Amino acid sequence: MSELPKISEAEWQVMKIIWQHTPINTNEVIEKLNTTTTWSPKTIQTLLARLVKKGVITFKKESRAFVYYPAVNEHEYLKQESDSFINKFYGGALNTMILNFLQQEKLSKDDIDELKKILAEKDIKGE
Amino acid sequence: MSELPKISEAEWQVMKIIWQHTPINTNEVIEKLNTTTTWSPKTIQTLLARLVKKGVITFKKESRAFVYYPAVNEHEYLKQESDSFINKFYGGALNTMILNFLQQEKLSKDDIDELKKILAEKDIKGE
DNA sequence: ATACTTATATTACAAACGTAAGATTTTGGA
DNA sequence: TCCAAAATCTTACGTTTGTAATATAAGTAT
Repeated sequence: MSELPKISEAEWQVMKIIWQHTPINTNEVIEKLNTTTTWSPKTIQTLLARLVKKGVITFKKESRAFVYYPAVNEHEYLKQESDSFINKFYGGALNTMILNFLQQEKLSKDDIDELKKILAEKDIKGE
Repeated sequence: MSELPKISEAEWQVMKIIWQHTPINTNEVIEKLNTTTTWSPKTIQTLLARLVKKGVITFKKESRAFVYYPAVNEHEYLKQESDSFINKFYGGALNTMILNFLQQEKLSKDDIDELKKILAEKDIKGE
């Protein structure tokens, strides 16, 4: 339950790939990221190295190449980040955030309908 | 409608004070932040200067002292930060986030009820 | 065995950030 | 008017981040 190391914006992109596709080697990570970023392979290798150093991924040598594994849990990370985000920007209240979204016209009719459905279902299960 | 400059973690703390208490002078900012941080007055002055440089606050000389005003809208900023947060962690979908929160039992019955009310009201106004 | 290819390791470098200290300019009071 | 206090302005310095380039080591094909 100790503190999870901070993962930067760019590093997070890499983490997502690793969580999704582990075990995955350097070239595969590079390949996946090529569809969503314009980063050079060198940059991606740097990011991988930094994630290893931060202790959030590990690797095994597969002959010459490295194969990576996450060392931290994605959901745990999401929870921590979400909590700290909502705290920082909305004083800890998710509802305040949603209100702001509604006021800023960030939600479509469909979004709202879906949200209602989600909440309604929760209600049933919540009983 | 152009891009709002990035406000760092520490700077955001200062912005919150300014939004809440504008017009407010340096010493008052320092005083308020003393209750929530351990930053030295010098640090806070640096942060204020950076915010001015970024163009997110302005100031007027009130005799010897500076009095600050926000130059950007808080709600707009919240929206930008929220967008980038949701993008980074939830693939851009607020509903995914809320689902996650529900699954993590992060929302109380009251929260949910309030949310429903918020959504229902929006519906009416949305017409 | 040796050169070529390809992976990893080392080094780089500027901008942003956290966190101030020191220098300088005002100004209110003696 | 001159000084001490207070405010702003200038400078600092280590870390993190984005974004790689260069150097080295290790398989691979000949």
